[in-house]
Amino acid sequence: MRKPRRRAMIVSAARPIFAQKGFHTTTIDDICKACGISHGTLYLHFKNKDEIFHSLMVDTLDRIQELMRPIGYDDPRLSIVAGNEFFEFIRQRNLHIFEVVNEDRDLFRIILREAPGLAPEIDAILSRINSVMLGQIEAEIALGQRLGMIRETDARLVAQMIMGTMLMVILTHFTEGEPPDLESLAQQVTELQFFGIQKPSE
Amino acid sequence: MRKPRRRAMIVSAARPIFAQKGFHTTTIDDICKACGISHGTLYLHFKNKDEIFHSLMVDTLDRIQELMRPIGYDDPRLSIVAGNEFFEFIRQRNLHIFEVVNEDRDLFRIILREAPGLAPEIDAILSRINSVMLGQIEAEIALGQRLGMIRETDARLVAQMIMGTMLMVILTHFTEGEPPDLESLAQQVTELQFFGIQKPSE
Amino acid sequence: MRKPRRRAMIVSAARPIFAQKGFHTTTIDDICKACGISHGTLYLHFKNKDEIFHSLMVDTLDRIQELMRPIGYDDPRLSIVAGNEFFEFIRQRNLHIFEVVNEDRDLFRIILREAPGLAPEIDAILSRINSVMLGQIEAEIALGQRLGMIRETDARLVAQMIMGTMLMVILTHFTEGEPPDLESLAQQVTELQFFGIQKPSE
Amino acid sequence: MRKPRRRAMIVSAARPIFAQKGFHTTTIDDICKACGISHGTLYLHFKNKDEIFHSLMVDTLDRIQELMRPIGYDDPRLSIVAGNEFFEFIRQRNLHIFEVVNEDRDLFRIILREAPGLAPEIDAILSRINSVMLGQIEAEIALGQRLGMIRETDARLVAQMIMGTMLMVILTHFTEGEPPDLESLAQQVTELQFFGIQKPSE
DNA sequence: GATGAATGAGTCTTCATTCAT
DNA sequence: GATGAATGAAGACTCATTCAT
Repeated sequence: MRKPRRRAMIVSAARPIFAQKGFHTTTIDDICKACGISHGTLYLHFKNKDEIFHSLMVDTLDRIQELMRPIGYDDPRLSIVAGNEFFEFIRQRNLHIFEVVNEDRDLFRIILREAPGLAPEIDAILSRINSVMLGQIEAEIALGQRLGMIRETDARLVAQMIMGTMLMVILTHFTEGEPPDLESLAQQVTELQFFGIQKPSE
Repeated sequence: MRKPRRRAMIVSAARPIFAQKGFHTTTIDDICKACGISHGTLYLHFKNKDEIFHSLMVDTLDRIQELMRPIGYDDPRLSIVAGNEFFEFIRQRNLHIFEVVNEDRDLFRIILREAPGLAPEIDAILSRINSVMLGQIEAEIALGQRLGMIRETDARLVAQMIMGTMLMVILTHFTEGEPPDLESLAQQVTELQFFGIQKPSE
Repeated sequence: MRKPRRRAMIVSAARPIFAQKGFHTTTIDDICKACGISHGTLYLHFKNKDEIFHSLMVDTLDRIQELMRPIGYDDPRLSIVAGNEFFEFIRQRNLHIFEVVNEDRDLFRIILREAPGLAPEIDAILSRINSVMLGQIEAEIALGQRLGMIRETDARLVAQMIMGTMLMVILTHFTEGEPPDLESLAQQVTELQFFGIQKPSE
Repeated sequence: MRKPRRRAMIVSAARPIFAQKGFHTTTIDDICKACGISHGTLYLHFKNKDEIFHSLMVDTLDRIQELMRPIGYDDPRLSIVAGNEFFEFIRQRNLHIFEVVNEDRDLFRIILREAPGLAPEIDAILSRINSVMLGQIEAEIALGQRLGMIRETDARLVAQMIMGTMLMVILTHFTEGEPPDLESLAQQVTELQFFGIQKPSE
């Protein structure tokens, strides 16, 4: 089999195992068995165990970057925003995140559960993932502020809080048990992000 | 040295090591060296490595339970709430959480970073921590709803989101880098929890 | 080296060590050094120390089953028996046992010296060895009784006594010191089994 | 507590533990707990673990020597023997052995199951036990030969066989399960020792 | 006499990694 | 490219023995 395909195949096989058992508990043998290859073959494609995990993390970063792709000025979504429908824009974004996470459950389980402190390179990726997500949320917050839709507070802090909100909901709803109706979940989450917990004055 | 003191001493020594290196990477020898005791002595007080970690988790649960102690009917805080100052009540609570977490950084790093999947007993504690925190937040939300201060949505979901908010802020501000001014942090976080990101209509 | 050969090689190397030092005193390292392999290699072939010993015991059971193989109706030995020469038959059997034990001294030393109580699986094999040996002796006694050669007493008890006789002779003659002339030993033992210690009335 | 009494008490407590678990599996802690004393106290009375076991073996040797006490010329039993009742004499001896063994089951379990190869001193005791038993049986055989009651064969070999017979019966009847009627057991065993398995010619 | 906390050498076992075939 | 047997360093855990109190 061609080198790149083998590599990709091994990473795919490793993903759910790392997700379920964690980095340290997963053995090279686990991965080899899942791939149906021998130890020797695995080391033909990866320098060591860390590199497999690193490769997984790079893939993850790619997916998240895709997921969080910033809005260009020619993006049709922007007109929606300009059209005073910032709420709808955020709702769509949230729904999209929920959908993607729902498809890649194990991938996110890895990030959420076990990642920091393994190796400097992996830590670097994790902090890039973090900053990619936070950065994009922050940019959107800033956009909202420019559009006069979002209150004028520390955009970074707001971004952190929103991301925390998302992660927690993801963690409890997606990684354990069955996911609920994504549409209504996105609706509720967005409402709370937008209007807070306070009862609207009638 | 007396048995209970030794036990406590070992757990204290183990805490920052587990926090920094994680469960699997921490060796018994690391802990022994930190305590200045031999392997044999450690095993005089703990059945195995898991039990040390478990002990740490139990301590953590205790602290969190203390931190999240529900409000009794004779609690002075209740009068504040009744006095229509629910915002202030939540702000105080948030500030309190920030203060406690600030003191026990490494402890919370452990929970947030590495814990699930180690052993059934540890998982049990983690889920108890989770439910203690979520449960209390949920109860306070429900109280706010009865008092007419909080909007009528799924209290569980709101609790998850608030907890996510808190965790994310804690994770980024306390476990890495220097903590900011707690007072103003609590203020900002509470405002966003309360009023959302939306710009208030003037 | 191929897997099955390695396994066999390890068991062969372990046999005399277990026989001489006993199960608990024998270390994995002893066996590895005797084989000229590393610890890792040993554990490639055996789950743990118990399994090596267990394997040894299974071999032993096989040999003993072979040694004690029952007489089929077409067995030439049977005609000897029918030809009223039961004494000769037993003598041959005893001689055969002595010869086999003489070849596998260390193997029998293990069974006689140390085995019960190590692990349930090993106990199971030991009791199978016991019942295989006792059962076959008992069957031969019963045959002798049907042929009118053997007195009518509890066949089980007689079998136990005969086996005890054999074991004691084996234990003292073969496992320690040099074996004597097997032919004459078999003759004397059989005489005593047959006629007892009583002086024959002339 | 006085030194000698403490020592005796510890040995008594250790006996059934060694009998059941074997030498290596029995820990100092097991013995301490059974005695209700601390480790330090135990080492006040014994140099090490071997010495406890050694002490046990010495006790055992004493009991066996008592059991096997030779018949002096003024012994009333001798007249019975002289009075042509050698069979009855052996039967009584066998019965006596069965009775004693029945009382000290665990002690004999130790000798039979695990003892050789522990330490030179313990091996020495074991071989003394062996020779005491064998020697006395041999002496009685020789006596029987002088009295014209016993066939003229190698007395040592006969003694070994008789001892093997006894050990096997003891091993299967006493150390496992419930003992049968001692009287009838002694009768059967003696008959077989005396007359062999051969059917008496009518 | 008695205690029991402390020791540390010694064992079993695991697993990432290599290399001759 | 592929194999899988072999490695060996490293880690968890045990337990006979000592000694300050």
